[in-house]
Amino acid sequence: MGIRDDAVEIRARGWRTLAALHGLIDTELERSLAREHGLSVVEFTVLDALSRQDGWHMRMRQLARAAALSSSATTRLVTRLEDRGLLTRILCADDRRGIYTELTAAGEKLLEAARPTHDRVLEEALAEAREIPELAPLVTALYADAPVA
Amino acid sequence: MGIRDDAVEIRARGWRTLAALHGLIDTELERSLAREHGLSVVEFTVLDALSRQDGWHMRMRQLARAAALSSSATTRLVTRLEDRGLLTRILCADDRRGIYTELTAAGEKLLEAARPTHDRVLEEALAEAREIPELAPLVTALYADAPVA
DNA sequence: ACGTAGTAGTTGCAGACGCATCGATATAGA
DNA sequence: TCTATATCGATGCGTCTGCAACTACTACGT
Repeated sequence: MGIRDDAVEIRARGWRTLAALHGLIDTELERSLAREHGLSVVEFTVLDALSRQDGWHMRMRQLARAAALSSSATTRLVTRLEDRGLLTRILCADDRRGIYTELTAAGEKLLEAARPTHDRVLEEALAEAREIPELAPLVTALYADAPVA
Repeated sequence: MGIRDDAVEIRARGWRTLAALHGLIDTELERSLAREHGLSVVEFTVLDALSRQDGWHMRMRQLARAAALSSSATTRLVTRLEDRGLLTRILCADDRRGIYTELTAAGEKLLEAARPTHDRVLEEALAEAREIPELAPLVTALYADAPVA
């Protein structure tokens, strides 16, 4: 025991806090987005990531990174969203292995409809987390990390 | 747009950062724990939560909260670990609906064997995250939240 | 005592995930 | 040029998950 073990314990505690906060937010978002818009959190995340590229497209692998998903899961996720007409696959000419994905008008529309739900639930979840002593400091840190407007 | 929208955007950005960091750590832990000890992250989390109760037991619902899992997933998770002889179910007398779970000797042994892997990978993942500009501040905040020794 | 909620845990079911593998394309070296 | 290696995305397979429905039990109001 000593300084070395303290560091290990601090990391473990931090990770537990992070996981707990993530789980809380993720669960509530999952329920609300599913109920109100038929979207899962990863699906929303992908649509949101695409929209933030603003007119540009993303490759499957970038999408996988953005959503912290395996490439196989990404394939199927994109297929699901494509089947629903929310995005399109575009073969790219310069690298014929690559596949770009792009939001459709319907995709943008659904995303904009879901965003208020997302933002509201996120706010509620963070407020709820702030009431839990173990999570409160991390919530505060989350706000503080943003550039001061 | 204005102050109100800024708050929304700050929250969204914070959540994306949190999710990204969680995904990074979770993925690496998952791979290492599975490969070296045949444990998933939630399984490790449950064993760890039980051990930190130190001789005491936890009810299914507490376990579900600790692991951010649904009660059905918890049932099956406990069944898996019980089948492997890592913990035991104990019917409790005062509330006959309740079921306590308790680590077995084998469970404690596996947990102690897995802990070094867990701690090492966690340290590596955090170090890796620190190299990513978007994640670095949150990593720092994670350490700062701990009580100063 | 009794019926009504409310809570704890389990199970059927359908959906989503990761790993390993594979075909197709790109890149580098002899 | 031709082969070796690496990368990109898709697919088979087994596993895990949440929701909804169910049983068993407790607690409350009359």
